Amino acid sequence: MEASTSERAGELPKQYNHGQAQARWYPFWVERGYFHEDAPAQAVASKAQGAGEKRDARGRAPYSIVIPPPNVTGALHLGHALNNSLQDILARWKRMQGFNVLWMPGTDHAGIATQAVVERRLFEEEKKTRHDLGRAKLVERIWAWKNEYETRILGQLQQMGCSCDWQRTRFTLDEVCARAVRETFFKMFRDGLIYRGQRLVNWDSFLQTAVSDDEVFHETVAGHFWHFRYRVIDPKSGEPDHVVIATTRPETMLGDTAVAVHPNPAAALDRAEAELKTKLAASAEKDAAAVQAALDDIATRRREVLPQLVKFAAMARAGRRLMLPLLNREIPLVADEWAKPELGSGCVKITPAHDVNDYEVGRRQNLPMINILNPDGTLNAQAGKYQGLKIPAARERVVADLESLGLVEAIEDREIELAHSDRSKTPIEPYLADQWFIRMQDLAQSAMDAVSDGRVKIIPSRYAKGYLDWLGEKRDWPVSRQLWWGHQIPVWHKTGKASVKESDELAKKLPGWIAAERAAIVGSLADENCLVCVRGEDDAEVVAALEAGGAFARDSDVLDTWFSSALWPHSTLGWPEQTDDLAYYYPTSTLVTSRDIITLWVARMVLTGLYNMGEIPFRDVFIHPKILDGFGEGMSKSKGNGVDPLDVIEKFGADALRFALCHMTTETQDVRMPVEFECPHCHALIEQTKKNRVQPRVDCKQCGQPFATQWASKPADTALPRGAVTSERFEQARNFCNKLWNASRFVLMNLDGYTPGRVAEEQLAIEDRWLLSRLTTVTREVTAALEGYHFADAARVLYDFAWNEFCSFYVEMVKSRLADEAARPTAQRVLAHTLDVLLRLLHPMVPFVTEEVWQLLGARAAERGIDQPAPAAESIMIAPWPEADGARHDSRIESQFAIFQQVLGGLREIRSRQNIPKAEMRFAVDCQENEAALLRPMETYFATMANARATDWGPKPTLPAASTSFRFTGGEVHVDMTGLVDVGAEIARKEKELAEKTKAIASKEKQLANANFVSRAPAEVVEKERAALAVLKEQVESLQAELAA
RNA sequence: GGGCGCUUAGCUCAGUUGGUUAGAGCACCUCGUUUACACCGAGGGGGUCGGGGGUUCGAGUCCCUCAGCGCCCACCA
Repeated sequence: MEASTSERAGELPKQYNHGQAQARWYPFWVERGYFHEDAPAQAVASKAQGAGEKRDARGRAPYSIVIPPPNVTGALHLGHALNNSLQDILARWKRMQGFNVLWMPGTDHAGIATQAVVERRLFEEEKKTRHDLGRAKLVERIWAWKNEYETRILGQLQQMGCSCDWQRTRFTLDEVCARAVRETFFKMFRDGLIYRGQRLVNWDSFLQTAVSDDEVFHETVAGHFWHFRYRVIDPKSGEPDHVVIATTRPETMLGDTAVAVHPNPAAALDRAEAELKTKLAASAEKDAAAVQAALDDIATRRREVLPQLVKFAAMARAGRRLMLPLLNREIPLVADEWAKPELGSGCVKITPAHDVNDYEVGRRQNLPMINILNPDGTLNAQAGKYQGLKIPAARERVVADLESLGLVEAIEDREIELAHSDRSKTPIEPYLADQWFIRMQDLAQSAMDAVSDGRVKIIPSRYAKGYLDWLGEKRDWPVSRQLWWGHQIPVWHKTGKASVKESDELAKKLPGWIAAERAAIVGSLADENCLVCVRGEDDAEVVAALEAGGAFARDSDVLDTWFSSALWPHSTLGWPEQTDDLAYYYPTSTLVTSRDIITLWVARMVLTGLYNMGEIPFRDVFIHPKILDGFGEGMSKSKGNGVDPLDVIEKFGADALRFALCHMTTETQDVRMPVEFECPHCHALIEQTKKNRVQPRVDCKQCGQPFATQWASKPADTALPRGAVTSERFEQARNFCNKLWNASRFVLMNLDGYTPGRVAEEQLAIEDRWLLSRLTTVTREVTAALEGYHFADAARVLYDFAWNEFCSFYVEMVKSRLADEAARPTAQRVLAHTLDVLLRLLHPMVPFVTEEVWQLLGARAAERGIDQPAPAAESIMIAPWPEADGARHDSRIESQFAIFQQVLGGLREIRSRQNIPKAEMRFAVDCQENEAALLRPMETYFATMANARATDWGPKPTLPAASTSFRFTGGEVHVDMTGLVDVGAEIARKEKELAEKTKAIASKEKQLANANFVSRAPAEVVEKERAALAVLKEQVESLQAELAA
């Protein structure tokens, strides 16, 4: 005999098994191809197109998202989990809404970061540098690394339930992206937007590459401020015989090519003083002292330093020269406004090749630029006898030598903000080098316009300011990196090695290729600095001709990683080919990302999108919060506070991970998440501290046994079981998923004999109408919240509805009706319908549990509509998004129901307060006939939900002999306390209540006595207050009466 | 130095265009295993909304100011 529905449902586990559901449904979705959509052929699309909107053959509009490609540097952390959960929520929601959805997945090669990781490991494990290995071998190793981490990253996304179109997975270094990079570079080169120039760059001497400003962080270190004397050559009488300069980097003096003094030090001092005075007037008390001190300093300088400076300025004009010590090189004293009379000695050494500001001075004053560094951070031949030393050693020697020459005037201790490379964590040296740049003037402007005029909308809008400010500087973008991992720059340099014959050959062919746009040239072949850019990666003919006889050689640099990720929205869709995908899915709909890459990535996508496509890359940019640990610090593996999403999924389930993250995604706040170790032995949670989070092993506070952390490296530690890092903050979501599961179990257990069909209006009980009214409101609110990217609101509305309204009230009430043959069919239909809508609303956030239940509902999925049958779908993923049925909204029913809730709550409170756990309570309700009519049908529910029985209701009811009472909107409930009451407790409680209400009355009376309030506040507000006061007064009266009795 | 954000219950956070007894989850206390769920149910205690000033009939909400925290950008020989 076949088991009934309820019997089968009863066999379902009492706890939702997330592991099983995940293993079951993810492959199901993938096999059914739900994650994949095709763009319509352009011919079809244009035919289906109406009113300028893109439609596919089924009339669906596109909705597309490109994933912010995670770096293949390492595994994903919680920040990625948040980022991708939100994208998946949008993708699933839009899919259900009937869009043709594309979520484009992929990963980023992350040039510097990945090469740095692999190089570091190479050195740690084999004590080899990249030069020991060679370019090809190193790149091979990085590919192996990439393959390992890409697999891991994509696996993590899949575990999270992400509905990416995996068939399209891209990598920023794959052939599709490479073609787009190549084409973009060629176009920019041809259009004169790319140039090569000597610039001062941030040099990472560990990685031996330039890094951009964005890859530099500043750190305060203890340093010194050295004051040196440079001798004046042939001073005239009355002129000082030396100048004093100060520096925090003594070794750079070897590259000095001038000393500068302000051309008009008195005026500069006046200006500085005036500025400080303005500031003093405006500054708060606590800052005033510092400003005053600066002013005093200026006064002192005016007396003690200014006369000297005036002389130096005159000497500079007279062309006086100085002797640079140690190297004994003559350098000029120049007048330049960069020298600030209010700082240091008032004179400043100029090292154009190793300081950003000095570089500018050098250009203004036409000074030689002497580079004293080798790429590896040692000093070169320009440093004379210091050649070959590393910077710290050179610094010591320079100081010692100057000291022995008696040229050190003073040494101060000083804190220095030292620039470090974000990648290698080593100090940055400003360094003069040949680099490639992109001219930003016009490109930046186009990207600014797109946001200013609203074509691209940044949400929340406050982030637009940073974007506009950054682009507004229009600083040229340095795009070359001296790395081996990345897109190699497709430019060939003239070497000067060519034979006449080969040069002639090339000279004959090249103009044709240039005309055919197979190549572009800067300068002419005859020029020494001729550069040729080759368009096609596989244009072997052009390359062979260029390289014949070694006439030209390819630039060895690679492009900044952001160059390829800047193309991501169109490169992944096939550009420069005019694909169907590109025509249909571009511009993409929404970009979901984190605020720290608004400039680096978002801005550059906008400008390359406009440049290549003539069209913005996305309409909305949603900036989500950052995930911080309990100390307010960002999570990272290097800090040891990182949480692996897989650990959370293992313990709480993917749905809980997603729901919790969604629930925490508010507009203004970052997500602060205290994290704990979980003991693998006894599962106790051990709070993570700044101390224990960096230890290789931790002892459990509860069971005392040790476990390993991510830092375990010694065999003794790695042999221990690993303690996962998670957070209690996922418990609420896990519990919610379980609640949903059990509510579903309940429904399934009670669908025996279920018959689909419409429910006639008159069959609906008050609670049915209440629930359906609430459901329609919830549907509307959730949809609106998602439209506005208010993820937390959407989650909260569903949580409250599912738990408090559906479970705590409706399910409890429906139990008795399910036992009643007559009432059962309607109850079943409302139950099934509500569960169905609730599941669909929740699916984008918690896809696994909703699919699991959906499938269990099975065939009954066909017709569980209350008003009309819900369409059957083989998966909830492709079921339609619920639409709010406005006709079901009934505010009158909702307020009526609130009265029932008040009475029930009052009864329960008395039971609890009076400590009467078992006995039946009896009560009478004193109210108007209206309220009585409402409450009478609820009689059963007072019995089942509060074990209370009404003895009478209506106007002037028979009251119990000994009673306690409470008021509700529209009446008063008298509870029979015969033999039950704990008099002392009751009196104490009533007295407290009386005090509170009396206070409230006083405040309201005062307010209503205020003529201004009555005349100026809106009438309905005043009315509301009057009504509230009346209720309070009645309540106080009855309290007083009771207490008197 | 410039910009942005934050400060609400022990902890982590909500709080719509200002509307008057400020909410949730966790933690805590009391009671409870009635057949959806102890990852549960019922109830409770707990907050002068960082300090001060102002606007307003009315301020957690708007303005000014002070203090503290965080982030981003730019920098000092």
